[in-house]
Amino acid sequence: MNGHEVALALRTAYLSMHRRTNAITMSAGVTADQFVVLSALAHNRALTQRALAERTSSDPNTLRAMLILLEREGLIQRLPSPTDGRARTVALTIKGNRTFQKLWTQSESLRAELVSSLTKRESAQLLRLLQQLSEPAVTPRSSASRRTHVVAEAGAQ
Amino acid sequence: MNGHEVALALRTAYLSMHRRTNAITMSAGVTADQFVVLSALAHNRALTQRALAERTSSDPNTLRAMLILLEREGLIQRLPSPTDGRARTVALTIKGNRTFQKLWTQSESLRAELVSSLTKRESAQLLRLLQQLSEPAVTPRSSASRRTHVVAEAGAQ
DNA sequence: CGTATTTCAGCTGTACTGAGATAC
DNA sequence: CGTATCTCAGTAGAGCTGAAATAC
Repeated sequence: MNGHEVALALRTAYLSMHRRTNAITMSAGVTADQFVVLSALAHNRALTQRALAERTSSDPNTLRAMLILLEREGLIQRLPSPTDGRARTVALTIKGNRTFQKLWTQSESLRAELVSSLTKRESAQLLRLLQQLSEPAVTPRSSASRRTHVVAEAGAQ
Repeated sequence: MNGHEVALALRTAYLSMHRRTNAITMSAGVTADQFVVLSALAHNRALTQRALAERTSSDPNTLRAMLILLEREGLIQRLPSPTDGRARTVALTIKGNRTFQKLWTQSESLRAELVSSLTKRESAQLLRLLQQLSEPAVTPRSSASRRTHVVAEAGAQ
């Protein structure tokens, strides 16, 4: 009944946040989307491109284009996976880590402001509702096929 | 404290919804973002480009590019505003209205599914929290300057 | 064998910046 | 006058599709 309103509010909130993030991160020549990649790498010392794509809700091909740009800027590096000959692990460089830390600090007020109008209970609930909303998570060329697995497994039970 | 988690969840939820919407609307050659424009026009028989940009959380220049595409497809038309010589009012064509109605029907299950994991109270609260989150709303070349107005007015009180 | 990961080429729509014309 | 609305040209990154090479 109010699905449309929720959808529009979700859009407005996301775009607003995205623009405000961009305004901060672009001071270091990094887009908001690239910042998401950097933050995922800062919390996981080394991820394959596919794993990184899933954690950032990105398409693998899109992510690859982003990684090429980040690599060109010397913020990340890609090394062959020691365990999987097909895969490449992605990690922050020293410079990438420095840039991320700087932007993380600069964006602290934004994150604080983001939930400033909400109580702790409200922001916790918002988080929960958003996570419920995005199930099943849709990530091209990853979740689609994986979901059929899950469905198959679930059906097999 | 959990601002980052909320930000990521917001991103994931939005991108997931956006992809699922696209999967439906592209059957009519319309992108998810264009569908947002069509739906805004369906609920407001005639809007200026600026008003439309604000209601869709779009940048005026971005919207113009979208309107050119929609006009080329014969889904919308732009007419000079009767009251403002600078402005142009945007409205759906018959074809645009038909396309919107068709896609609106086709996306009904998506909207239902979007809030299906939530109770009515939860979806209502999610809506409220999202709206709180996006204040102040950020829309390039509109809210920014207008906000200084609001601030100035508020400060003048 | 089939599947998974990455690469590559190519494409489109989105989202801007900056400038200018015109009307309020 | 200053401001607002729109147009236009140009740019960049994001988000794909489809196909291929390679490794599991």
